[in-house]
Amino acid sequence: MDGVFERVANFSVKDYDLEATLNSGQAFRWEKTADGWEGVINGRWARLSQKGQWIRAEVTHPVQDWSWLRDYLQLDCNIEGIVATFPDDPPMTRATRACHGLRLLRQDPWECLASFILSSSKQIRHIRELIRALSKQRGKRITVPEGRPPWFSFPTPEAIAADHEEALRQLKLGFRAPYLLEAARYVSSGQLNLEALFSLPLEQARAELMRLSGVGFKIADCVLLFAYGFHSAFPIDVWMIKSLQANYFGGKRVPLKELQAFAENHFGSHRDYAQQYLFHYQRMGNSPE
DNA sequence: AGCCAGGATGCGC
DNA sequence: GCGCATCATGGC
Repeated sequence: MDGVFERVANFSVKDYDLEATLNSGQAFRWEKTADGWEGVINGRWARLSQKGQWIRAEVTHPVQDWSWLRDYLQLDCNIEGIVATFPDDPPMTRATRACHGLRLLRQDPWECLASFILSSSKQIRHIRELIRALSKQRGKRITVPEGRPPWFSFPTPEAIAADHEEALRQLKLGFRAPYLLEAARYVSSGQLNLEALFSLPLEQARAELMRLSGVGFKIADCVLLFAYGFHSAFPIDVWMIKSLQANYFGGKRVPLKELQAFAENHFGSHRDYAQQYLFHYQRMGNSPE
Protein backbone atom coordinates (compact mmCIF):
# COMPACT_ATOMS: atom_id res chain seq x y z
CA MET A 1 0.00 0.00 0.00
CA ASP A 2 1.78 3.14 -1.09
CA GLY A 3 -0.95 5.73 -1.06
CA VAL A 4 -0.43 9.36 -0.28
CA PHE A 5 -0.95 10.82 3.16
CA GLU A 6 -4.57 11.87 3.65
CA ARG A 7 -6.83 12.91 6.48
CA VAL A 8 -9.90 11.46 4.79
CA ALA A 9 -10.50 8.06 3.27
CA ASN A 10 -13.47 6.34 1.71
CA PHE A 11 -14.00 2.61 1.87
CA SER A 12 -16.34 0.61 -0.32
CA VAL A 13 -18.34 -1.80 1.82
CA LYS A 14 -20.92 -4.50 1.31
CA ASP A 15 -23.36 -5.72 3.96
CA TYR A 16 -22.08 -3.24 6.52
CA ASP A 17 -24.24 -1.36 9.03
CA LEU A 18 -21.96 1.15 10.73
CA GLU A 19 -24.59 2.45 13.13
CA ALA A 20 -25.57 -1.00 14.37
CA THR A 21 -21.93 -1.96 14.68
CA LEU A 22 -20.86 1.09 16.69
CA ASN A 23 -23.99 1.04 18.81
CA SER A 24 -24.45 -2.62 19.71
CA GLY A 25 -22.87 -2.73 23.14
CA GLN A 26 -19.40 -3.83 22.07
CA ALA A 27 -17.67 -0.42 22.08
CA PHE A 28 -18.70 2.36 24.41
CA ARG A 29 -17.04 5.56 23.25
CA TRP A 30 -18.72 6.30 19.91
CA GLU A 31 -20.96 9.35 19.93
CA LYS A 32 -23.44 10.24 17.24
CA THR A 33 -23.25 13.77 15.85
CA ALA A 34 -24.80 15.59 12.91
CA ASP A 35 -21.89 14.44 10.71
CA GLY A 36 -21.54 10.82 11.75
CA TRP A 37 -19.89 9.07 14.67
CA GLU A 38 -17.00 10.55 16.66
CA GLY A 39 -14.70 8.41 18.74
CA VAL A 40 -11.15 7.36 19.50
CA ILE A 41 -9.19 4.52 17.91
CA ASN A 42 -5.68 3.74 19.13
CA GLY A 43 -5.51 7.02 20.99
CA ARG A 44 -6.53 9.16 18.04
CA TRP A 45 -9.74 10.99 17.26
CA ALA A 46 -11.75 9.73 14.31
CA ARG A 47 -15.08 10.48 12.69
CA LEU A 48 -16.90 7.80 10.74
CA SER A 49 -19.98 8.03 8.59
CA GLN A 50 -21.77 5.84 6.10
CA LYS A 51 -23.70 6.55 2.92
CA GLY A 52 -24.93 3.37 1.36
CA GLN A 53 -21.99 1.40 0.02
CA TRP A 54 -19.39 3.82 1.36
CA ILE A 55 -17.86 4.41 4.76
CA ARG A 56 -16.03 7.70 5.12
CA ALA A 57 -13.31 8.15 7.73
CA GLU A 58 -11.83 11.43 8.86
CA VAL A 59 -8.83 11.76 11.19
CA THR A 60 -6.61 14.53 12.49
CA HIS A 61 -3.20 13.20 11.48
CA PRO A 62 -2.49 12.42 7.80
CA VAL A 63 -2.45 8.69 7.20
CA GLN A 64 -0.79 6.66 4.47
CA ASP A 65 -1.66 3.13 5.53
CA TRP A 66 -5.25 2.70 6.68
CA SER A 67 -4.97 -0.98 7.55
CA TRP A 68 -5.47 -0.20 11.26
CA LEU A 69 -8.94 1.09 10.46
CA ARG A 70 -9.79 -1.79 8.15
CA ASP A 71 -8.81 -4.07 11.01
CA TYR A 72 -10.78 -2.16 13.67
CA LEU A 73 -13.93 -2.12 11.54
CA GLN A 74 -13.30 -5.64 10.21
CA LEU A 75 -13.95 -4.42 6.67
CA ASP A 76 -12.42 -7.49 5.10
CA CYS A 77 -14.31 -10.19 6.96
CA ASN A 78 -16.52 -12.43 4.86
CA ILE A 79 -19.87 -11.76 6.49
CA GLU A 80 -21.85 -13.79 3.96
CA GLY A 81 -19.75 -16.84 4.70
CA ILE A 82 -20.18 -16.31 8.42
CA VAL A 83 -23.95 -15.95 8.28
CA ALA A 84 -24.06 -19.12 6.21
CA THR A 85 -22.71 -21.07 9.19
CA PHE A 86 -25.61 -20.02 11.47
CA PRO A 87 -28.15 -22.67 12.40
CA ASP A 88 -31.17 -22.65 10.12
CA ASP A 89 -33.86 -21.99 12.71
CA PRO A 90 -36.54 -19.27 12.97
CA PRO A 91 -35.02 -17.16 15.78
CA MET A 92 -31.59 -17.07 14.15
CA THR A 93 -33.14 -16.23 10.80
CA ARG A 94 -35.15 -13.38 12.30
CA ALA A 95 -32.10 -11.94 14.07
CA THR A 96 -29.93 -12.25 10.98
CA ARG A 97 -32.48 -10.47 8.82
CA ALA A 98 -33.11 -7.71 11.38
CA CYS A 99 -29.43 -7.05 12.05
CA HIS A 100 -28.18 -7.23 8.49
CA GLY A 101 -24.73 -5.62 8.25
CA LEU A 102 -23.87 -5.87 11.94
CA ARG A 103 -20.17 -6.66 12.50
CA LEU A 104 -17.88 -7.51 15.37
CA LEU A 105 -15.19 -4.88 15.86
CA ARG A 106 -11.55 -5.67 16.62
CA GLN A 107 -10.71 -3.45 19.59
CA ASP A 108 -7.65 -2.79 21.69
CA PRO A 109 -7.36 -5.56 24.32
CA TRP A 110 -6.66 -3.34 27.32
CA GLU A 111 -9.44 -0.86 26.58
CA CYS A 112 -11.83 -3.73 25.95
CA LEU A 113 -10.86 -5.57 29.14
CA ALA A 114 -11.08 -2.45 31.28
CA SER A 115 -14.38 -1.44 29.72
CA PHE A 116 -16.02 -4.78 30.40
CA ILE A 117 -14.71 -4.89 33.96
CA LEU A 118 -16.65 -1.66 34.38
CA SER A 119 -19.69 -3.10 32.60
CA SER A 120 -20.54 -5.47 35.43
CA SER A 121 -24.16 -5.06 36.43
CA LYS A 122 -24.57 -1.72 34.64
CA GLN A 123 -26.75 -0.50 31.82
CA ILE A 124 -25.00 0.28 28.55
CA ARG A 125 -25.61 4.01 28.80
CA HIS A 126 -24.10 4.01 32.31
CA ILE A 127 -21.06 2.17 31.06
CA ARG A 128 -20.63 4.85 28.42
CA GLU A 129 -20.85 7.59 31.05
CA LEU A 130 -18.36 5.83 33.34
CA ILE A 131 -15.85 5.42 30.53
CA ARG A 132 -16.29 8.99 29.37
CA ALA A 133 -15.58 10.27 32.89
CA LEU A 134 -12.66 7.89 33.43
CA SER A 135 -11.05 8.93 30.14
CA LYS A 136 -11.50 12.60 30.91
CA GLN A 137 -9.98 12.23 34.37
CA ARG A 138 -7.19 9.75 33.67
CA GLY A 139 -6.62 9.85 29.89
CA LYS A 140 -4.67 12.37 27.86
CA ARG A 141 -6.21 15.17 25.86
CA ILE A 142 -5.93 14.39 22.15
CA THR A 143 -6.04 16.44 18.97
CA VAL A 144 -9.48 17.13 17.52
CA PRO A 145 -10.54 19.23 14.53
CA GLU A 146 -11.35 22.87 15.22
CA GLY A 147 -14.75 23.39 16.67
CA ARG A 148 -15.11 19.89 18.07
CA PRO A 149 -15.44 19.26 21.80
CA PRO A 150 -12.37 17.95 23.64
CA TRP A 151 -11.60 14.23 23.53
CA PHE A 152 -9.37 12.10 25.72
CA SER A 153 -7.50 8.88 25.12
CA PHE A 154 -8.50 5.81 27.09
CA PRO A 155 -6.26 5.69 30.18
CA THR A 156 -3.27 3.37 29.95
CA PRO A 157 -2.78 0.48 32.39
CA GLU A 158 0.11 2.44 33.87
CA ALA A 159 -2.04 5.49 34.53
CA ILE A 160 -4.66 3.39 36.32
CA ALA A 161 -2.08 1.27 38.16
CA ALA A 162 -0.56 4.38 39.71
CA ASP A 163 -3.96 5.36 41.10
CA HIS A 164 -5.70 4.40 44.33
CA GLU A 165 -8.93 2.56 44.98
CA GLU A 166 -10.53 5.43 46.85
CA ALA A 167 -9.75 7.88 44.04
CA LEU A 168 -11.29 5.50 41.52
CA ARG A 169 -14.35 5.08 43.70
CA GLN A 170 -14.83 8.83 43.54
CA LEU A 171 -15.25 8.43 39.79
CA LYS A 172 -18.35 6.33 40.61
CA LEU A 173 -16.79 3.00 39.70
CA GLY A 174 -18.27 1.50 42.87
CA PHE A 175 -17.30 -2.11 43.64
CA ARG A 176 -15.57 -2.27 40.25
CA ALA A 177 -12.81 0.08 41.42
CA PRO A 178 -10.55 -2.56 43.03
CA TYR A 179 -11.14 -4.88 40.06
CA LEU A 180 -9.98 -2.27 37.55
CA LEU A 181 -7.01 -1.39 39.72
CA GLU A 182 -5.88 -5.01 39.99
CA ALA A 183 -6.26 -5.53 36.24
CA ALA A 184 -4.20 -2.42 35.51
CA ARG A 185 -1.45 -3.59 37.86
CA TYR A 186 -1.38 -7.10 36.39
CA VAL A 187 -1.11 -5.70 32.86
CA SER A 188 1.37 -2.91 33.52
CA SER A 189 3.63 -5.20 35.56
CA GLY A 190 3.62 -7.94 32.93
CA GLN A 191 1.93 -10.50 35.20
CA LEU A 192 -0.74 -10.62 32.50
CA ASN A 193 0.52 -10.32 28.94
CA LEU A 194 -2.47 -9.33 26.84
CA GLU A 195 -0.57 -9.67 23.55
CA ALA A 196 0.27 -13.28 24.34
CA LEU A 197 -3.41 -14.22 24.42
CA PHE A 198 -3.63 -13.88 20.63
CA SER A 199 -1.66 -17.09 20.17
CA LEU A 200 -3.41 -19.18 22.83
CA PRO A 201 -6.33 -21.56 22.36
CA LEU A 202 -9.66 -20.21 23.56
CA GLU A 203 -9.78 -22.09 26.86
CA GLN A 204 -6.30 -20.97 27.89
CA ALA A 205 -6.88 -17.37 26.87
CA ARG A 206 -10.13 -17.38 28.84
CA ALA A 207 -8.39 -18.88 31.89
CA GLU A 208 -5.71 -16.20 31.74
CA LEU A 209 -8.32 -13.42 31.81
CA MET A 210 -10.27 -15.13 34.59
CA ARG A 211 -7.22 -14.99 36.85
CA LEU A 212 -8.29 -11.40 37.46
CA SER A 213 -10.80 -10.85 40.22
CA GLY A 214 -13.90 -9.28 38.79
CA VAL A 215 -13.47 -11.16 35.52
CA GLY A 216 -15.66 -14.23 35.21
CA PHE A 217 -16.76 -16.30 32.24
CA LYS A 218 -19.00 -13.64 30.72
CA ILE A 219 -16.59 -10.69 30.84
CA ALA A 220 -13.72 -12.88 29.66
CA ASP A 221 -15.74 -13.98 26.64
CA CYS A 222 -16.68 -10.40 25.78
CA VAL A 223 -12.99 -9.52 25.60
CA LEU A 224 -12.22 -12.66 23.62
CA LEU A 225 -14.93 -11.62 21.13
CA PHE A 226 -14.45 -7.89 20.77
CA ALA A 227 -10.66 -7.63 21.04
CA TYR A 228 -9.26 -11.02 20.02
CA GLY A 229 -11.78 -12.39 17.55
CA PHE A 230 -12.17 -15.87 19.02
CA HIS A 231 -14.94 -17.46 16.97
CA SER A 232 -16.14 -19.78 19.74
CA ALA A 233 -16.59 -17.24 22.51
CA PHE A 234 -20.22 -16.82 23.56
CA PRO A 235 -20.84 -14.41 26.43
CA ILE A 236 -24.22 -14.89 28.11
CA ASP A 237 -25.53 -11.82 29.89
CA VAL A 238 -29.06 -10.96 31.02
CA TRP A 239 -30.13 -10.13 27.44
CA MET A 240 -28.78 -13.40 26.09
CA ILE A 241 -30.47 -15.30 28.92
CA LYS A 242 -33.77 -13.72 27.86
CA SER A 243 -33.10 -14.41 24.18
CA LEU A 244 -32.10 -18.03 24.61
CA GLN A 245 -34.87 -18.89 27.06
CA ALA A 246 -37.54 -17.21 24.96
CA ASN A 247 -36.40 -18.57 21.61
CA TYR A 248 -35.12 -22.04 22.41
CA PHE A 249 -36.63 -23.12 25.75
CA GLY A 250 -40.26 -22.08 25.49
CA GLY A 251 -39.76 -19.16 27.84
CA LYS A 252 -38.85 -21.35 30.80
CA ARG A 253 -36.08 -20.57 33.25
CA VAL A 254 -32.92 -22.50 32.45
CA PRO A 255 -29.74 -22.74 34.56
CA LEU A 256 -26.80 -20.80 33.13
CA LYS A 257 -24.72 -23.97 32.82
CA GLU A 258 -27.37 -25.47 30.61
CA LEU A 259 -27.56 -22.37 28.42
CA GLN A 260 -23.80 -22.45 27.97
CA ALA A 261 -23.87 -26.09 26.96
CA PHE A 262 -26.69 -25.43 24.51
CA ALA A 263 -24.85 -22.50 22.93
CA GLU A 264 -21.71 -24.58 22.62
CA ASN A 265 -23.54 -27.20 20.56
CA HIS A 266 -26.14 -25.26 18.67
CA PHE A 267 -24.63 -22.16 17.09
CA GLY A 268 -21.90 -23.62 14.97
CA SER A 269 -18.37 -22.53 14.18
CA HIS A 270 -19.16 -18.80 14.32
CA ARG A 271 -20.89 -18.56 17.68
CA ASP A 272 -19.19 -15.18 18.10
CA TYR A 273 -21.31 -13.60 15.39
CA ALA A 274 -24.43 -15.61 16.19
CA GLN A 275 -24.26 -14.30 19.74
CA GLN A 276 -23.92 -10.67 18.66
CA TYR A 277 -26.84 -10.92 16.25
CA LEU A 278 -29.11 -12.48 18.88
CA PHE A 279 -27.97 -9.95 21.48
CA HIS A 280 -28.57 -6.93 19.28
CA TYR A 281 -31.90 -8.26 18.05
CA GLN A 282 -33.06 -8.87 21.60
CA ARG A 283 -32.02 -5.40 22.66
CA MET A 284 -33.70 -3.74 19.65
CA GLY A 285 -37.03 -5.15 20.74
CA ASN A 286 -37.35 -3.33 24.03
CA SER A 287 -34.31 -1.14 24.10
CA PRO A 288 -33.76 1.03 27.17
CA GLU A 289 -31.68 3.36 25.02
C1' DA B 1 -40.18 1.63 47.04
C1' DG B 2 -38.48 -1.89 44.66
C1' DC B 3 -36.33 -3.71 40.67
C1' DC B 4 -32.96 -3.87 37.09
C1' DA B 5 -28.55 -3.20 34.51
C1' DG B 6 -23.69 -6.87 28.53
C1' DG B 7 -21.59 -9.92 36.77
C1' DA B 8 -18.54 -11.74 40.11
C1' DT B 9 -17.69 -13.40 44.55
C1' DG B 10 -18.11 -15.57 49.03
C1' DC B 11 -20.93 -17.72 52.04
C1' DG B 12 -24.14 -21.41 53.89
C1' DC B 13 -26.13 -25.60 52.76
C1' DG C 1 -21.97 -28.63 43.76
C1' DC C 2 -26.00 -25.26 44.23
C1' DG C 3 -28.80 -20.87 45.49
C1' DC C 4 -28.48 -16.47 47.51
C1' DA C 5 -27.01 -12.04 49.46
C1' DT C 6 -23.88 -8.46 48.64
C1' DC C 7 -21.19 -5.18 46.21
C1' DA C 8 -22.25 0.74 43.95
C1' DT C 9 -24.80 3.59 41.23
C1' DG C 10 -28.55 5.60 38.53
C1' DG C 11 -32.97 5.38 36.17
C1' DC C 12 -37.53 3.96 35.88
